[in-house]
Amino acid sequence: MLDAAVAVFSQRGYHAASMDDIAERAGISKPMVYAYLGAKEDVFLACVQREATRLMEGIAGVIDPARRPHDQLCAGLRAYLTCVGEHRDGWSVLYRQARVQEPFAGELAEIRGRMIEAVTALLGGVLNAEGPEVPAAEVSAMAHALVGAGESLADWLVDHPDESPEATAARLMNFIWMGAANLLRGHTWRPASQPSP
Amino acid sequence: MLDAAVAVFSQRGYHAASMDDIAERAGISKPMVYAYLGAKEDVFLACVQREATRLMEGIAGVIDPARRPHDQLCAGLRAYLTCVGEHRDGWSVLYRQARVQEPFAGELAEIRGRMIEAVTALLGGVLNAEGPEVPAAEVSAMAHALVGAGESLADWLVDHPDESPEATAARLMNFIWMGAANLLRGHTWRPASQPSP
Amino acid sequence: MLDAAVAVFSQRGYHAASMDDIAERAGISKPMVYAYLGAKEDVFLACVQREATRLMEGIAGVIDPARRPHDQLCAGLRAYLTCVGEHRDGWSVLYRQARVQEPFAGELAEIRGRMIEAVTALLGGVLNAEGPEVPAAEVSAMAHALVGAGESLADWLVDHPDESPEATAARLMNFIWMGAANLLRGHTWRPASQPSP
Amino acid sequence: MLDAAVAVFSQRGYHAASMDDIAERAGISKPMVYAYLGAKEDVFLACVQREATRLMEGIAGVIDPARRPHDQLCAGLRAYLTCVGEHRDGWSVLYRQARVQEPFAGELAEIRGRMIEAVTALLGGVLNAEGPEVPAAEVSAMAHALVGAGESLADWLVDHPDESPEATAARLMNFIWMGAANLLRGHTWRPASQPSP
DNA sequence: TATGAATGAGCCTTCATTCAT
DNA sequence: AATGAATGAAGGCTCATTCAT
Repeated sequence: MLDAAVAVFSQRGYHAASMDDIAERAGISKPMVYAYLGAKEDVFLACVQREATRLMEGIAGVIDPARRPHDQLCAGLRAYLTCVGEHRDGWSVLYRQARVQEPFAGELAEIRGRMIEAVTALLGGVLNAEGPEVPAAEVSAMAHALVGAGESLADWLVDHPDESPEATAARLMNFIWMGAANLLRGHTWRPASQPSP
Repeated sequence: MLDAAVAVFSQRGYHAASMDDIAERAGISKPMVYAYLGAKEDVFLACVQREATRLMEGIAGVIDPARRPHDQLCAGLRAYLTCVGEHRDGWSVLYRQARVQEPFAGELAEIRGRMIEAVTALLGGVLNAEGPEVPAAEVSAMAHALVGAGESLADWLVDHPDESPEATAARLMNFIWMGAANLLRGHTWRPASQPSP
Repeated sequence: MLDAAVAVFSQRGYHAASMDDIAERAGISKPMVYAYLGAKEDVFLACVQREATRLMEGIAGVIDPARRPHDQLCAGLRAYLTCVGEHRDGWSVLYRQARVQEPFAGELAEIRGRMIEAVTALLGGVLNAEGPEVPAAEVSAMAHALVGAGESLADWLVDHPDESPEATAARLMNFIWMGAANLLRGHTWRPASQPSP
Repeated sequence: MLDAAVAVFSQRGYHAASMDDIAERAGISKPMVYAYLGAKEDVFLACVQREATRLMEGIAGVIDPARRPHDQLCAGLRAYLTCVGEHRDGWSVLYRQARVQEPFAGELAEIRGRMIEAVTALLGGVLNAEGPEVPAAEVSAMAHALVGAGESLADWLVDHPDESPEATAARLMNFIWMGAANLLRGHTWRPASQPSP
């Protein structure tokens, strides 16, 4: 039933989606939707939470705290892009609509905040593993930039079905990590666990 | 009057915003809104176009084609962050709304597309100035990542009023350009025209 | 100015016609319409009355009380069809709209009533000039039929511009008249299957 | 429910009738009207079509193609007047409304056109049964006149409840018919002041 | 005097939500 | 438990009507 709701919200948008549409898509009657999920806001919230959970768990499942932070980051990014690619509708509902649809923006901001926090922690772990301490604000800004870049590439991936999430993740890591300057010099960052594309 | 519309659309969202709200906020009556701006779609479109124009011109004004591509990129990013910071309702919110709200998504996708194209061109100029040719798809993906990072940092800036757009722009350039790896080694990218923060 | 109003009412219909349309068509501004003619109802009423007067005077102008009733009737019918043909818009406003548009139906019913009364009088004059007295109710019904036939032919004329009002009037007189003449002689049409009343 | 709509449209006129009025009159809520009949135009069209069908079937039911044309004509006229008299709101008013109210005028013109065609055919059958051929245009004009006379008498009947539709129909047939009979014999009414065409 | 500018009021239409079955 | 049927409430849009200039 949530699948139907996610699909309808994704195709029509929150307001344009009617409870009739959702019920019809789910193959049940409208009062059942109300009985099981409640009012429209509740339905949307349930969608958001399920998709958020799916995404979070998809990422958490590939994170091995025992590995080096930058490996964790790379694996997480790959999982993120993969998950978004596999659940395009969910991504649409989660990020493209909930973020701008009151009263869900707050909920979404919190979810995104947790994601950024996680990235911040990993990034801090990487940067401070050696060398001089990098200010926390600096690390936080970098995490925001990294998450934004990931979101944008997720969109880009959706329009380029021939690109693999893995390759794209690697490309972003390359870009961010070694720096364009190094790219120019022909250097390439190569993760231990997989070949660069 | 457009200011009122922008404010209401930003706070309530496109659908939740009623023409009454806009008229009341503007201090005029509803028929006047219809007389001056037309139907609701037209009002929203006018808002988006005004903000887009403002942003585009703000950026174009600081781009000097005679300078090196990476200087242009840096200046453009600074202008972008500054402009978005000064008109939070105007751009950041409206922009996200329009991207997911039919029938504006197409218009917005085109605007964003032009932005990404410009970034792609500059990025290509930088990367291919010296060293081996970088594949176009690679450059394009990088441009997408860069634009996404910029958008995300624009949001971040809004929550950190004590940060200057200039410093944030420089930080992003640093991060992207030299690469975190270089940062670790204490290297810092230093633009010719201004100190890094 | 009334011409403009009649034209607009005729083309758009009473409700679909806006005061703006009328003012624009008249080449003046809306407040002037209100100053000279008053509210919308007043404007329409003024149109109706002018057209009614025009039609009535057009008919009255050719009626010579000194002539035989049936000559008067014939001349009146010719004038009626001619006038309607020359002022198609006025006819549209008068008969096709005012009759069904509250609160003008009463006014129109009265005007039409006067017309029918006149026809009834003439018809009575003709029928009772010689032969047995024809009951008043009978005469009144004939007058109604005659007026209805005239209205219908007026519409028909509008769609057949190559027909002359005179020929049409003569045709109707022919059609109607010979029936009445037989009535006078005591002839009665008797259907085979049922008795006449 | 259609009854309520017909009543309201007849009393207030198409534009002045509000969907609220119709719903209230029908004893249901407005959304039900939309659910069952659709938008306002659809409601009106449904009303017109039901009444038109009722009238047409009422007439068709008494027409026996095996009988002589003039018997068919007489029976049809009787049925017409009876039917209209029994459903005053249903036909007379709605009919006149629809004739002048876009976008229904076309539909109505077609219905009326079919009626006139039928009358034309019957009339032609009568007139050409014996004697010289009467020109088609002449017959068509006569049919228009006859239909108009019928419509007018239908109105008259409504205001004279003590008159029976049968008697009125017979009276009109009498009036019209004897004229036609004379036409067949080559008799022509000739006004003193002008030649007949 | 003549008008541009402004508005109050109303109508069509839709949809989230709930009973009665 | 499940649903067809019903509605209250609200929003977009228009237009007759009136001031202030």
